[in-house]
Amino acid sequence: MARPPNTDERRAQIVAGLMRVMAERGYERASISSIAEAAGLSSGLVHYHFKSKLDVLVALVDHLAALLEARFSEGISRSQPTPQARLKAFLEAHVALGRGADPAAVACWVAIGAEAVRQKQVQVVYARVVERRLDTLQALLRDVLVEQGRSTLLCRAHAAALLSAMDGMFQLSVAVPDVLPRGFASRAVMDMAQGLLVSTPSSGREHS
Amino acid sequence: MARPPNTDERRAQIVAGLMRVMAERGYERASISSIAEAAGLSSGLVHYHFKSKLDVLVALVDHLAALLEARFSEGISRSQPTPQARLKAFLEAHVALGRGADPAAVACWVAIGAEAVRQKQVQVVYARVVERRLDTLQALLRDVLVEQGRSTLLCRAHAAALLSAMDGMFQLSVAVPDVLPRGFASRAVMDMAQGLLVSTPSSGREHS
Amino acid sequence: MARPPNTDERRAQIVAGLMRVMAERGYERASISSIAEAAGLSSGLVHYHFKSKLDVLVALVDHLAALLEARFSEGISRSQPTPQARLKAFLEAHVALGRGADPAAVACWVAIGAEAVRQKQVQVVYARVVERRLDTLQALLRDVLVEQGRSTLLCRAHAAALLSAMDGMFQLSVAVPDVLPRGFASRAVMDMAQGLLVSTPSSGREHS
Amino acid sequence: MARPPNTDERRAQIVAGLMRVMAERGYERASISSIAEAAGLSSGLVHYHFKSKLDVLVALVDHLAALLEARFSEGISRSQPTPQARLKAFLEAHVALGRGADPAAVACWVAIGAEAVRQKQVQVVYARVVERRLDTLQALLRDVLVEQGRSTLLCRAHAAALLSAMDGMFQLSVAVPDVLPRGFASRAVMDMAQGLLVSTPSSGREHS
DNA sequence: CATGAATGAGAATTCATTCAT
DNA sequence: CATGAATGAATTCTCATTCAT
Repeated sequence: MARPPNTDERRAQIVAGLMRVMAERGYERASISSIAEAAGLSSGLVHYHFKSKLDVLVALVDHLAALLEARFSEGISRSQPTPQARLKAFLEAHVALGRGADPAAVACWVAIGAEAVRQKQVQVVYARVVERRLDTLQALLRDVLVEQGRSTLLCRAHAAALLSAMDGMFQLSVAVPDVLPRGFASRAVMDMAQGLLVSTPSSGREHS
Repeated sequence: MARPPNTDERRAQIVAGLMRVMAERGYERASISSIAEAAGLSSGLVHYHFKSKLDVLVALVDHLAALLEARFSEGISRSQPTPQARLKAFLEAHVALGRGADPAAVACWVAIGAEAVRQKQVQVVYARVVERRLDTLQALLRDVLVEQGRSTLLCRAHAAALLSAMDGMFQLSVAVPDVLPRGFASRAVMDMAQGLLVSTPSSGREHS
Repeated sequence: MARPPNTDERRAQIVAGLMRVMAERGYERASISSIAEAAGLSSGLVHYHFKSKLDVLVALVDHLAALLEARFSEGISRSQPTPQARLKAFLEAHVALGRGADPAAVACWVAIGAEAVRQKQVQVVYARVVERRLDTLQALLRDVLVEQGRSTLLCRAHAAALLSAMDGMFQLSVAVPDVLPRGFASRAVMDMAQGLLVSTPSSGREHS
Repeated sequence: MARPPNTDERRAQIVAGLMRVMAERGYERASISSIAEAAGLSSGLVHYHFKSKLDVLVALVDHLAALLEARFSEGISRSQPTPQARLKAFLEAHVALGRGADPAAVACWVAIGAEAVRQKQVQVVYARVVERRLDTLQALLRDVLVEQGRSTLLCRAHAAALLSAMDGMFQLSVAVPDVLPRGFASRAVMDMAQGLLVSTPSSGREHS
């Protein structure tokens, strides 16, 4: 007789509301009532489902992380199973966010990166996502390096560099889209990855 | 008889105050009174010397732009006059900001990038700086490409990619410093640049 | 289940608060917190129910306009149905505001007139009210003139003159009550109206 | 050797500055620095020559009073010396302010009237001016009434009514110029004056 | 669960006034 | 006399959060 709880749905609505508002105003200027309005809900409800505004942001980070995750794994799984192809698929999937994808999601992701600098709680979840992407990318790079008989010593550094590059592309494409050449990202990322790979010396074992 | 103007000093003080506060709180949370406090001034004085808080931010962007500019040109002029060396010097000078340099300046720069997404006025000055850096980097890349007999068609794209990478490194190093491997940036940037260069086909002229 | 809206009451309370404060301090010096205090509410609530302080003023103008309207129409309907009597009733009702009536309302009306000079939004609503009163007065004058076989060409000018006179009386009675003779207004207005009427030439039709 | 004091000149400049600014912003929004700017002086100088902002306003009232005075007396002296003609000249000179004259002066006068409602000090000087005009007008009316053998009992009331009318015309012409018929004031005032005069019974003495 | 009123603590900004030079 | 920097209080407005209904 009791209504089935719709908490999950409501939370998702609210998170979506924050995403929309935050994409165009940033976190600080995304007021609770504007979030509620964007979600089609009353403002009081936001605090019923979330302890605080920061909590909504954390939930949004989780949500976006899942989105990214889904996107990447999809990209990878669809590709041929050679290490090179998998790496390429991963990078493409990433960079594609800047192209097709949800521009709001990208704008939010950039805003979250900025927020992570100051908000401890955001930093924690953001760091977790970054770490995860780093791990994935590192593993892909390692596979390629191993196949090419190269040292894997630097592959975390390489992963960090590529990730930085891609996030930097997001940031600039959102902040100053008119200044950048159209569609430069995709090819450039691949070339930069190649540069990192070929600069890696062959592993000691290979010599034997 | 009249009191001598000291506006320039005061403005500089206030801008420095914003830089300090903004580095650890971001723009929105840098209240006028916190800026004034950091500058050792009364809050009313901030609005005596600046029309608005946004105006202080714009002044800060200008200030940081000059800092960056100085840094880069210094790096370039000190280096050997081969194109490769000049490019290297430029990239090193950039990345070095993440290392030695003023950490507050880097944190501010990242925050400004985030602010540029929403504040038109900030975007304008930020875009100007980005464009300038892009031009410089493009010119350096072009020299190298020309020397190597390669096409210069993509050199703006390459410049954009490298700039994105470096700004992304700033961003991540500020947001999640513990997740990244130490000192990965310097070498990775060089390798990525190399990757971009070698991927460039030789120019038509070379064939003649 | 939901909390019932009480916006209308609150808005009315706030408008009443502004009226009280404004009557003795004017608009500029009627601070939001003084309005809230006069209304027995918290200051934040004022901005919950009104977008801005100016909005409260506009609401007050509407409120006073309705008050005036009610007063005039009441005065007219109660009177005998001869044109002369109706005109007299209208003028009396107007001038009576300066006597009995709500002195706060008169003081506010004067302040609003002053505010209308600079605030576009106030001017718009104020002009609407003035126009309405002008129309009513003009119609009344016309009836009298027609009955007397006089030209109606100037009756808008006459209406404007009488309205000016009455508003001027309000203004002076509020600003310098001690300088004016007591109760001069009522009779003088009638005499002035008479002067305007008798100065009007007979209409062409009368000649036929 | 000492410079001749230029206090009077400076004070006049500052008062003129207030007049200009106040005409379009009102008193409250006429900041000291805007007044100084309009006067082409530094803001500090205002407080050197005036104790407070209110003091400047009082000086402005005096200034405008003198202007009005000059205008009226000029109008009267130029006219034929019949009482009727003198009265007409006075009224014309007054109403002309709304036409030719300095629109800023009229706007200021209206603003001063509004300010007189709340500021004791302004009220005092404003009342003085009103009283003076009232006296003059009363005397003119009396002359006409005496000549016509009418009672002079009501002539202060008549003066008050005509003054109210004229100030009301100023107020409305400044606040809602578009709503009023063009140039209605001049003739209407004369007609209203006539209405007041003819309504006055003949004096007892005449009967003898 | 849901609504939306209510609070109160800041936030940016303005400004009369003072004062060092 | 004159300048313009400096102060600090006051003002409008925003907003996360709480809570009565």
